[in-house]
Amino acid sequence: MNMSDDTGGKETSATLSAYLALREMILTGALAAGHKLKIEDLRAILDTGASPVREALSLLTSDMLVERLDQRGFRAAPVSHANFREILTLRCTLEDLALRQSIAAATPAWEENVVLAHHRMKKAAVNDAATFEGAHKAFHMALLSNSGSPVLERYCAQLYDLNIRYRNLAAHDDAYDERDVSAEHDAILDAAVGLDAARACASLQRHYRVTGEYLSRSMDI
Amino acid sequence: MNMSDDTGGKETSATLSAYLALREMILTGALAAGHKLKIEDLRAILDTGASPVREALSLLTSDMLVERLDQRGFRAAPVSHANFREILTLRCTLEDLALRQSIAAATPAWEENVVLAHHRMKKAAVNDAATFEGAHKAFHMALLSNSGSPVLERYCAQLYDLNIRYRNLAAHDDAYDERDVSAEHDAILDAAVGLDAARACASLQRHYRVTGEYLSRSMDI
DNA sequence: TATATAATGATTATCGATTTTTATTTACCC
DNA sequence: GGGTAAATAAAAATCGATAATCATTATATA
Repeated sequence: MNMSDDTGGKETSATLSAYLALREMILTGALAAGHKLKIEDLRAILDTGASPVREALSLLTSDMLVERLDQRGFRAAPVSHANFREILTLRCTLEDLALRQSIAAATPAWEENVVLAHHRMKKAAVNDAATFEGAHKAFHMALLSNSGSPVLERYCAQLYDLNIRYRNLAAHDDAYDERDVSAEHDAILDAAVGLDAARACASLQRHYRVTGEYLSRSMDI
Repeated sequence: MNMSDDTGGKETSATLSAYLALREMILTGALAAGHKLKIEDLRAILDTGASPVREALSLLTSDMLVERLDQRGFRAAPVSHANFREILTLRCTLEDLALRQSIAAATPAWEENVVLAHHRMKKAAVNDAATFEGAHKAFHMALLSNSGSPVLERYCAQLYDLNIRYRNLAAHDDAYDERDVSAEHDAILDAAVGLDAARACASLQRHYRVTGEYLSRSMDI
């Protein structure tokens, strides 16, 4: 984790720090897919003990970002086109389900949260590129947050992160994203707060599939 | 783990032993839901070190069987009727999807595996009650094993285990299970190897919902 | 020269002890 | 007596060192 400026930073356990740092490094590709994760190396990089590193790696197993080889340590989960397609397909199915449930159980509080998350995301897009990624995830999760199924939401969040990993693997081409992605988000928001499940889900899926097509082509694996 | 007789038992890491043992204890209820899991206690019970215990608990987090409270240790994941219903619903949806995909991509090898798993389950039901549980899971997983989506299968396996936990929470009443459960399995098998996705999925869902209804009533929480 | 076997080095897994944090009790003041 | 704060006890988290395991290289043998 870049706790470079930890002025005002919350005190937290070494394990959690290591977890967040390693997670970030795998998602961004700083730790390459399939790469062996040697305890000693990570311990040196993160400047912590072996125990927190091991425990962090164990936790990352939950997220399918790290694989554990029984007596042979850990490695960053491999990537493949097949895996990418699988993630995309599953995501479409599960988020569709979660969004339908969220809309079916809609409450004013949920609608307001969605609107808020959308607003923050748009703001971050122009002001603060560094936080856009987080705001984008927050928006998508807000859409699903009323599904009444924590496990389903957990799966969606997991798949979201796995997808992010592939996005970071694709050659970056901001022009493409920025343009119609914003319109797609607007369409999803509009349909969602209008409680039009069919249109919201259609928009969401199109959003994912279009992005997926793009990523699949420009991915360098 | 009860490696009481480890004659011929495979040598394995202390972490894996602890993982399997704790998992079993949580699924069977030997470690009650919501119960605090003190490292020292578990270390004594399993007769191993604190490190393997901690790591095993971290791994069990993946399975949603253990919760991690940041600086406050671990506890067995709580149970509730709401959670049970959620598991049941999700399971129906995800296994339906996986089974359809498995059937759509059916191969002779897959069909044979399903038949085999079914046979072994029936055999275990009369001969060897101790291994029935494992054989039952193997049968259900065999049905889904051709879905082409490892992540989906992983989720199904996870949900299966969570459901088992609730089954163990229900007052045991063999008479009920044994009777028509076997017929239900036969129906699923028949439809699956006949590549009749609609019928197979309908049978599977009915199987789950009927059992779910029963469990929901006889569960003592 | 190819294959099996033994020695070496690297790395993981585990232990035992220490430090840090949280929970509980006790004492104190208003 | 009720509530707050210090002191104590319990537990978790972490460290440093050791033991067990795996990978690699060198050596012997057919």
